[in-house]
Amino acid sequence: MTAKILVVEDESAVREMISFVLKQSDYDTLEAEDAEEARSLLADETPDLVLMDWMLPGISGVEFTRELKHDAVTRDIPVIMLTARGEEDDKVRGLECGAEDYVTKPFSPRELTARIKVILRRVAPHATEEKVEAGGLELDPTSFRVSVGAKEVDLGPTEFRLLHFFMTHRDKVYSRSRLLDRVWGANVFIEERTVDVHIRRLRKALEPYGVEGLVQTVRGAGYRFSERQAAR
Amino acid sequence: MTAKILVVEDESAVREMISFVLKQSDYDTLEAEDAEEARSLLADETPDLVLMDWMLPGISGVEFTRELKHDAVTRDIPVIMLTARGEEDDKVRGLECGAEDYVTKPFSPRELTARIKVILRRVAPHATEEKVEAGGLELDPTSFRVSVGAKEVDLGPTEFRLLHFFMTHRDKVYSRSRLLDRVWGANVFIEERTVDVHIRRLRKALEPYGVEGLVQTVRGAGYRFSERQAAR
DNA sequence: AGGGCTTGTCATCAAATTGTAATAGTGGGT
DNA sequence: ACCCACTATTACAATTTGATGACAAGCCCT
Repeated sequence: MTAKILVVEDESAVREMISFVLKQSDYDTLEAEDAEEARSLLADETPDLVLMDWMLPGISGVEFTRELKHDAVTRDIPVIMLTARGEEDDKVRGLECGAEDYVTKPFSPRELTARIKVILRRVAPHATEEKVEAGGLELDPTSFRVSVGAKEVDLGPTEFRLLHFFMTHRDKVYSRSRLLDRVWGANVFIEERTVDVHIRRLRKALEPYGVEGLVQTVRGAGYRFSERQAAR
Repeated sequence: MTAKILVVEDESAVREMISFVLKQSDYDTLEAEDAEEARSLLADETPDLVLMDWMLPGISGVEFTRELKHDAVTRDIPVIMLTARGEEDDKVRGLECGAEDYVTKPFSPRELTARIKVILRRVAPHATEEKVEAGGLELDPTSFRVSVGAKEVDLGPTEFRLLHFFMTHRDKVYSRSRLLDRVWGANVFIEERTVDVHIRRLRKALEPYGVEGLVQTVRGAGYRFSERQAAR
């Protein structure tokens, strides 16, 4: 279970865009197009954070935030305000109403997730994620453990993330550059060849457990995780 | 083969957002903040599609698109214009300058990728991620696998690309020079005879699987991929 | 500060791939 | 049957690409 984020934004295109970014960054999302819809969602669900558009039809984002901050049930949910550029003077008012941060539209995915991360780390202790199983391997993101049957596999952090990514994206070839993006994080300045080394480390770590051939090389293209043995 | 998309947009936040969405949707991206940067990228790379902001500093997106459409090298690269809302009247002008489509900002990831998919399928079917099937062969660009029934075929990178191209462009004869352009990439200086060799390698690789006669020679014209047996 | 890990980078080795040239083979027209 | 243009096939050397082991810098914990 990852952190759940409620997106309150009236423009559907923008809402979907935000939701998309959050989902790719492993957050669960809830969407509402106005305060009313948001209220009804909040009746059954408790998000870990709210992204609130400044301008909303009916009750404005500011007022709604104030409302949330008055209710004992929702008071502790952090709110990030989304403001359009030019409304920046209003940021003071935004924070006054109780929001923990604000982000100016348009924003880059990096910016958005960075803010969210900071706030979540401060407020919500990290949530759990689903176990994955493939090719005799079992990986538990919560406890950072990988096992083959009863035996536990010893992996470094990077190898763990790499394996996790592979196990959740099977049968598909990823180029080194894409792996760097997805496993190391976008905009990192790392040699592509470094990926080879971590692949090697991962393979080496798995070797003693008789689960070989899962991490496959596709010459000229990249690497692939698959239970099917590769031709060759 | 994943398609490569060039994003020309001056606002970095928007550019990153678009690029992020595209990458998550398994496209490769190139980014340029103005026409000049785009030009220099186009000097050594050939994207499969261009996303062009309407407003650009210096040369506008419209003018730049027109420029691309005048150059024989870039003429065939499809362009999608990004227009801000309210500039919609301009869409006619946008299409007039040679763009194949336009998308209004703000847009949802779904909308953007849908448009791209439609255009790519039309213009560059081999740049899509879709599985292809023909003549008993099955090729999956995603996992880089080719199989006949349950048996997997082992192909080198070039043979894979060649086969992929053929399977997505059936029943049509391509001259060696055209194949070089489409499969090896424009502006490569390679002997035409080299194509023969790769055709040979491809045929040889397929031979053991009883799927012969798919890659056909058309004397004096080039090669063709077809399920129908050649006359002879 | 020191020890144990982890991580990114390199240098080197092995293997696969690729372009070219040389040679053999084909088909079709005369 | 013969020739010519065009294609097939083979061999090969250069180049690319991936695997691997070693290493030093950075971290964290004590």
